[in-house]
Amino acid sequence: MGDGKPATIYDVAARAGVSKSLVSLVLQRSPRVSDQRRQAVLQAIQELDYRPSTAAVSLAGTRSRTVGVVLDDFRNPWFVDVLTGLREALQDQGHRLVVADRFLNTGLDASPVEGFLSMRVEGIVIVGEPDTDLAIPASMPVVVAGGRAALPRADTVANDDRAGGRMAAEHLLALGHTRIGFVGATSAASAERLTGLEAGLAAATDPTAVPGSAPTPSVTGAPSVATAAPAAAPSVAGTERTADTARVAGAPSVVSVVLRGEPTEEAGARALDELLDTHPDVTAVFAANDVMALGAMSALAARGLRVPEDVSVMGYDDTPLAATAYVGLTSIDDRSVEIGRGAGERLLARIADPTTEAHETLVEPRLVARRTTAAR
Amino acid sequence: MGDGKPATIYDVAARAGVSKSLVSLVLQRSPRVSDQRRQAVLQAIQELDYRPSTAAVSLAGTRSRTVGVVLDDFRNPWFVDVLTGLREALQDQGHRLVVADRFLNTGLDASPVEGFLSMRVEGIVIVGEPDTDLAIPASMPVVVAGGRAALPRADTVANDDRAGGRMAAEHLLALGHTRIGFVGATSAASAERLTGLEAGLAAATDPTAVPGSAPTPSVTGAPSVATAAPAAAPSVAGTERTADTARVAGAPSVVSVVLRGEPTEEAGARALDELLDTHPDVTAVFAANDVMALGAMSALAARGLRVPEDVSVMGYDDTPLAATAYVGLTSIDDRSVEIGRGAGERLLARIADPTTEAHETLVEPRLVARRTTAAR
DNA sequence: TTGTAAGCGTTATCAA
DNA sequence: TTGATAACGCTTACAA
Repeated sequence: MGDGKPATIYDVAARAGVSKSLVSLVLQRSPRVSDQRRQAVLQAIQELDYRPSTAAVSLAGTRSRTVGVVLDDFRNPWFVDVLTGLREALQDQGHRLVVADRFLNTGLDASPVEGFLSMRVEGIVIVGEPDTDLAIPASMPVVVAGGRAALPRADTVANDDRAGGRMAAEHLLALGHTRIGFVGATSAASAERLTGLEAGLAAATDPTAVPGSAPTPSVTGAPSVATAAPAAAPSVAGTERTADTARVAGAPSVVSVVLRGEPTEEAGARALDELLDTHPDVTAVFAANDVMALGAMSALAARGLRVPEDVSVMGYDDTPLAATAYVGLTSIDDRSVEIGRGAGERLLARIADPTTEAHETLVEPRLVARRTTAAR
Repeated sequence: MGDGKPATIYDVAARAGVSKSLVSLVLQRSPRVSDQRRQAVLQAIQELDYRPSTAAVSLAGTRSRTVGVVLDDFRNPWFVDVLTGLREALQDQGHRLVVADRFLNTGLDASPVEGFLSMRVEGIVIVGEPDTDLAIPASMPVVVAGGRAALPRADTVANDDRAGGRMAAEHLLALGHTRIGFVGATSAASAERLTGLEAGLAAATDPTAVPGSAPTPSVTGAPSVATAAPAAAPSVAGTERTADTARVAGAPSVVSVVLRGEPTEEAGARALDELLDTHPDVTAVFAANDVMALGAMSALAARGLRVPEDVSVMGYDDTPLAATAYVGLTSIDDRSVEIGRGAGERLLARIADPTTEAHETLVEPRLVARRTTAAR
């Protein structure tokens, strides 16, 4: 097919011997077009390799049929799955997805959101923790997928971190572990996961203490502080540790080391060292995420401790890293595809009726047992 | 800021007390505007939270100032770096980047390229191996970044896999290894890397055999078959092995196991087993990529062999996986940022002058030594 | 330096 | 069931 300037609707109309309006109707699959004309138009389209200009369509039309997806970082392993879910919910409804990370078009736009507003998207999905200064107009439908810090008038669909923490507790208890370490950082997710872990242990000790494993209905943004049995005297001075739950003799107990800062591999290693320095009898470690778990495993190896023979380790997020046979990390799958699908459906609802109240949805995670956890 | 319908250029013009053309001039940073008017316009823009509609801009304007980036898979770890390079080259020149993977808008468009054509992008970057049936009009500027299978009239910017293979050879030789195994799959990249490895060893044996380490100027798409000293009789029957270079007693030698299929972790493990079953005296393994290297490491661990004490292992691509402290894999960095930047610059040149001849650029890789390789 | 007016390629509203 | 014709929001000659 040769190719100078792209064909326009005029070219198609001329070739098919009809008016532009008729071509437009065919394009929109209107049933009020005679089969004869339709065929002629379709053929002309084919022959001219015609493609409607999205610019013209969204300028002239009433809707852009486009939604913008803001990723915090393309490096985030789970965004791919969220995207898959979003596609399932949105694409099939005829919406075009446009993806940008925080830096994609800086220089042209102040933020990805700026760019989306210029495109007149019909809605925006924020994947991950939203920047606080995103400046989205009140009238723009927004949903946060996978983040906890809810934006003012936005729906939220996120993993139930607390439930995940409980699952970790149940898994480790079932394997016979009673002295469990937690290794985390200062994020809401980390805090929730720890809370869940503690709740799970408490439930095992005193079945009446915690209702059950139903998803926690309310999720507050405030990081929850570890609450537990009589606190042991802080034994390590000058560290960044912020929480340390002591154990009651005999009962299952959790010792937590929560470092200030990002949940990196290096932080995981440091936290583990601190954990074992103060509590050498820990037999299982639950890390706030897979990357920290990896750090913990490095630190264990450095100490000559084997995983899982000497110490069991588990992470959170079920990243590709964890899934490799080489690492084989037991982890909690946060069901990112589900989160994406849920977010897409919520956005659709909000586009249809922007006045619907903000809604928070928690997606139940799932434990994936691999090689790094074993019976005690 | 309240917000009904987004403000238009008319609103701005009215509020500033000028004509729309004047506003347009200000938007385009024309110097032929009085400071007084400019201020008035700028202020009106501010107050109305005005944002030009990209649809209208690209409809009315002569150029869309947009380039489309086709990713083969969002999961590919190096695309992020390629994107960074592309940004550096394109964004700063005022081009908007639109990213899609192979499936992003299927259902609406037949392929991501379709979507880009509808948007009237000025150029397209294919990251990774291009689908053969992409159907891009001849007049559309295209460059392939990181892929080898050159499209008809497209520039290509890719890693110099052969040079990377040579670097691996030099690294392992320097560490005292002389019996080297290669673990690969059926891809052009894998073949080139093996060829480089062999060339590197040959150069060490007979310095006159290979010119040096300058980037190979010509890259053919055809997978090169291992060529070397007198071939040993294939010792393993019924396997998928396709190449097996024998060694000359005394001289450095390479034994290669190339499995048919994808270069997965599992393939890496299988290939390593086959390698050691037939050649137990290998002391170093070079894998076609990091994922296969990981598989090889798993298989080594299963055999009770330590890395790097018993066997050194290295990969290719320098993925985040390799960079974790836990894995610490020696790898070849393919300099994806450079590749992206180069691709962006080429695309710019081709947009400026579409008649320029197709050009192939090879980017010199870089070795990153970590824990998995050690002196013999 | 500023304004007027004619497109750009569609959709949408009316008539026919 | 079809066809004119007026938007849509902007750029771009061309005039003033």
